[in-house]
Amino acid sequence: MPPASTRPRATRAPTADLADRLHSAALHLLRRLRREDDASGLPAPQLSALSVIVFGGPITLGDLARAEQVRPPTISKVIAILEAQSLVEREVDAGDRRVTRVRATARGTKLLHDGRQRRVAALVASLSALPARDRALLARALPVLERISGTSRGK
Amino acid sequence: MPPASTRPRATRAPTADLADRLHSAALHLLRRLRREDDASGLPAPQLSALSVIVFGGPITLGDLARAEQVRPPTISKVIAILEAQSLVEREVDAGDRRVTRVRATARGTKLLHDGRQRRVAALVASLSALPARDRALLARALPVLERISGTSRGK
DNA sequence: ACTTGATAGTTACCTTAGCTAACTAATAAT
DNA sequence: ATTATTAGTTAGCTAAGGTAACTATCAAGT
Repeated sequence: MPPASTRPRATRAPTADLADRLHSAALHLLRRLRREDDASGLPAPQLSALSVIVFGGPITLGDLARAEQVRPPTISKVIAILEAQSLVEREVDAGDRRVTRVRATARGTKLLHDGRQRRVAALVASLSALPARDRALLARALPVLERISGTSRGK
Repeated sequence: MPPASTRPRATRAPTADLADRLHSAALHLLRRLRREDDASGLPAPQLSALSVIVFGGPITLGDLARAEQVRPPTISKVIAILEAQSLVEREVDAGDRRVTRVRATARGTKLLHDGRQRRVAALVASLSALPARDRALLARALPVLERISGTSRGK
């Protein structure tokens, strides 16, 4: 009894097949790497928000809510918790005092960076087990992957 | 002050660089595709559990908890909600009556499949915008990606 | 100078998601 | 039989999500 994902791929449009498998691979990859996050001591939503703050510089709460695909009250609470742990700090805009920006503290930056390193280290281990030729192939395909994933590196 | 992800890549080990960027690309890709899930009407944790059930066949609650990287009581509640919506159903093991297996109903399967199609459709749109040569490159690298992501297709 | 309206966040309140600890029920071991 | 182990659930907590309603600030109009 074959699982759904093993059904005739050849009968589908090649691009649909590529999309489906790429999606699946990304899901499985992150699911595996996520295990490393336990060591951070932070729940996933806090870690995710902190990540956007660290890499996205000072950011308004509204923009952060949009980035996290979450409603404003949700972000308010997450930020309150991060702030209470001195991982981020708020800063009221001088020109428009309605807007609040949030930035990572040194502690927050370090915590996130360490966690990211753990994830990356786990991935490095997997990559190291590959034949060099496969790594080279991945490296060549990476820029394409970055383009479709919207990994804005130049903005 | 450059963002962390823009720091000198060339000075790092190539594999570490590859891992970091691959991780980042996967994160951004899924973050984008996740927006399509709103249409399903189910929260992310329920959708994720349902996905494992649909593709992983009848599965015990314990195995499901492990797959979702969550504690047993959490799964109990998620399943209770899915069951109340007739998206999954339980089945007590005949030989060992302690174990409960859960399988997707037709409704659950359809709901998940439709949602997955929305995600894949969004990805197809991105892929279609690429030059054919880039798609071909991705397709060639895909098996490698599937290997490191642990996308078990043969088990 | 006041309304009026729009915008950024927060508060209140509810449900769901996650945890640990303690429990029930069934099986396995001695 | 008794004891220990295993699968799930229940109880009770905190965090994460939502909507609705609120405060505070700013932007226009008159």
